[in-house]
Amino acid sequence: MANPTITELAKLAGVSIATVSRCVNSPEKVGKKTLARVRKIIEETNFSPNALAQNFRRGKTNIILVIIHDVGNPLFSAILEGVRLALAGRYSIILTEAGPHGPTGETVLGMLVARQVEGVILLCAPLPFSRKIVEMSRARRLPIVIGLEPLSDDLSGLPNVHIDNFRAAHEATSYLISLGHKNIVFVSGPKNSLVTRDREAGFLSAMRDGGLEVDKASVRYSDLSVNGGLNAANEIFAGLFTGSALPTAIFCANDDMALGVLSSAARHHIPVPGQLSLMGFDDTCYAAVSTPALSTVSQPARDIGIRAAERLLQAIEMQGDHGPANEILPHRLVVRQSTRAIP
Amino acid sequence: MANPTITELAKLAGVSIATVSRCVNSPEKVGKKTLARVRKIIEETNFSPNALAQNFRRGKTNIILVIIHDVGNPLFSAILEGVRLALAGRYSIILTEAGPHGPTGETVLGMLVARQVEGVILLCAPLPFSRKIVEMSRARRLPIVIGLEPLSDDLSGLPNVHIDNFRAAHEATSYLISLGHKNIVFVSGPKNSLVTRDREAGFLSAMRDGGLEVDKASVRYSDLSVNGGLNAANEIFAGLFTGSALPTAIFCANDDMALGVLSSAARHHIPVPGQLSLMGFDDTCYAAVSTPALSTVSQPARDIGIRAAERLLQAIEMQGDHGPANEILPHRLVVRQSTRAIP
DNA sequence: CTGAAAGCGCTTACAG
DNA sequence: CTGAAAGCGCTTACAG
Repeated sequence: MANPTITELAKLAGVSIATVSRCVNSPEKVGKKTLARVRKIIEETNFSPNALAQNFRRGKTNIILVIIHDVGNPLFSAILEGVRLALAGRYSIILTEAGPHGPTGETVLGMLVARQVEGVILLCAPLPFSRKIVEMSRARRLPIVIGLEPLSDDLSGLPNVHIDNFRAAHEATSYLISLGHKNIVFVSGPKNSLVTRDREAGFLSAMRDGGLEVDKASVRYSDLSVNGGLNAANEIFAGLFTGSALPTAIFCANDDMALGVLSSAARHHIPVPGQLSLMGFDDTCYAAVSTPALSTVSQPARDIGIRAAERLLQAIEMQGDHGPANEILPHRLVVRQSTRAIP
Repeated sequence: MANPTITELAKLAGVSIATVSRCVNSPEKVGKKTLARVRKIIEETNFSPNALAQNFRRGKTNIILVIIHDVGNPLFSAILEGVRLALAGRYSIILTEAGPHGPTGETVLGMLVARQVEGVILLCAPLPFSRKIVEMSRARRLPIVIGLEPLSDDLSGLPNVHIDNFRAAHEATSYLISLGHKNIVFVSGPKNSLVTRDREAGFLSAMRDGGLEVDKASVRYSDLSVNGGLNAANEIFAGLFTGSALPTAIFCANDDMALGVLSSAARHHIPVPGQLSLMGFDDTCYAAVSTPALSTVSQPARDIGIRAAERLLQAIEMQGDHGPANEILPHRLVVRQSTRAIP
C-alpha cells in the first residue's frame, strides 16, 4: 500500500479515523493500548499524513516566504542563517528571488494570494515589485517584515529591520574626505532600489557637509553586480585617455561593484590605494580577501535575519507587531587596505 | 468580504458553485452571459481560489523543490536562472539550503513526504543528507534529478546532469604539470562531497600520469569556503618558517577557496603567479576579477540548470525519464593570470 | 450549457 | 478514552 490514508489505517487497527488522527496529533488523549496498536500499524505501513489535506483543513501551512534579491549574493547567506535560527524549526522557509532573473511578480503574488505562506520577509526587492508584494500582503492581512532596506514613504508603518544606510554612507564618505579626498565618485545601484537610494543620499550629504562640489559625474548608476562595477569603472577610467581628471576615491554601493572596480583599476594600471582609494559596502566574505583587502561598511546580516524573523513570528502569532516600525541595527566602518590618505 | 469562497460567489451570481469553478478553470465550457456575470463578481470581490483547497483536491501543487548547498554561492545563481528558463512558468520553484547552515534533513524530507512538491532538483547536497533525499524520493516515486555532481555508486541510475569532474580536474592538473610544476597541492572539499571526490581523483590520476610523486601532503581538506581556503593556505605556507619546500602550484576544488589562498599568499608576500601558480574551479564571477585574475575550470552552470529542469519536467509529465542516466556537459579550462610556467 | 452531488483526507467539537 | 458526524473549498463525472 503506497500512501495509506487514516481511513485505511483505521480499518487495519480496528479504530475510528478520529482515533488515528489523535494518535498522530495529540497522543496524550489516547489510551495506551490503543496508541501502541495504532503506532505499530503506522510504522508498518510507513504512513505519513497527507500534508495537502492537513494544510487545507487547518488553513495553515507553517511556511514563510523569504524574498531575496538574488541567490548568488553572499550577503543573503548570513541573513538566512539568522532567519533560520530565529524560526527554530517552527516554520519552514521558502526562498524566492526577486531580482533580475527572478520570477515575474505573478508567481510570488500567486503564492501569497493562495494562502500558501503565513508570512513574508522581504529583502531588497526592486521597487515596483516590492510595492506590489506589500500591497498584496496588506490586502490579505499577511504579516510581512522588511529587512535590509528602508520603506518608501508611501509604505511606512510596516515593521522593518535594517541599518541606517544614510548615516553609514555618510560616515564612509566623511572618512574618505578626512583622508584628503576631494574628487570622489559614488557608484550607485539601480534607481529602483531603496537601499541604494539612501546610501546615495548619505554620500551626497557628506560631500556637501565637507564643502565639496558635487555634479552629475559624481554619481554613476550601475546594477550592483561585479560586472556592473567593472563597466562603470571602465567608463570612469576612460578619462585617462581624454585627459580629464580621475577621481582619487571611488565609493561603491556594494562590495561586488567595488571588486569590479578593483579589477578595472588593475587593468588600467591604476594602483589601489596608491592612486585610487576604494570603498565597498556590506562586508561580504570576498571583501576581506581581495588584493588589496577592501575597506567597506559592515552590516550585521545575521542579526538582521534574526530580528526580522522574530518580529515576523510575533506578528503571525500575536496577531500584529507592536515593536517600532523601524528597527535600526548598528553598522560598522571596516577600514582595510584599499583606502589611503592623500599625501 | 475578505476572502470569498466559490460558495459565496455562487450565491452572489445566482449560479451553482460548479459554474463558478468552471468560470475559473475552463471558461470555454461556460455560456458567454453567465461567464461575464460571474467574472464581474470575481472582479468586484477580488476573489482568488484557495490554493490549499485546490492543491488538496487536485493532489498536486505545481511546485518543484531545488536543493542547493548554500545561498551565498555565486555558482547557483546561474543554475537557477537555467532552471527557471526551462520551467517556463509552468512550475514554481522552492529553494532550500542543504549545506552547513541548512535545515536538518527532517524539514526537507517532511516536504517531500508530505507531497508538497512534485519533483526535486538536488544540487551538491552533502552525502548522508543527499542519500536520504534520494531514498525518500524513490520510496515516494517522486521524480528527482541530480545536478552538478555525480551519484555515488549505490545510487546510480537516477537522471543526473553534470560535467566530467574527474576529467576536468585531470586536465587542469595536467596543464599545471605542462607548465613545469612538480610540487602541486590540491585543496579539496569535505570528504562527504561527491563533486570534490571526483575532482580529487582527477588530480591524483593526473599526477600519477605525469610521473609525479603524491603523498599525504599533496591533498589538503577544507570546506569549500573562502575562509577555509585561507586557513588551508596559512597551514601550507607555515612551511616558510620551518624551511620545508613550498608547493609551486596550488589547485583548489573551487574558486572560493582559491580566492582565500590568494589572499593568504598576499599576506605571506608570495607573489602569484611569480612564485606560486593557482587554479580554481567553477569560474564564478569573482574569479575573473581577482588580482591576478584566476585561472579556473568553467562549468556551464546555466545549461546544467536548463537540462536538469527539462529532464525533471519529462519525468513528472511523461511518468519516467528515458534519457541516459548520466548526462555529461562540456567543461572548459579557463587560463587567466594566476598560472605561469616555471622558468 | 448548467446544477446536484460525491468526495479528496483530514481535524475537531460533540456526545457518550 | 473513543466514535459518529460535520465540514474545510474545491473539482468533476454524471445527468439533464
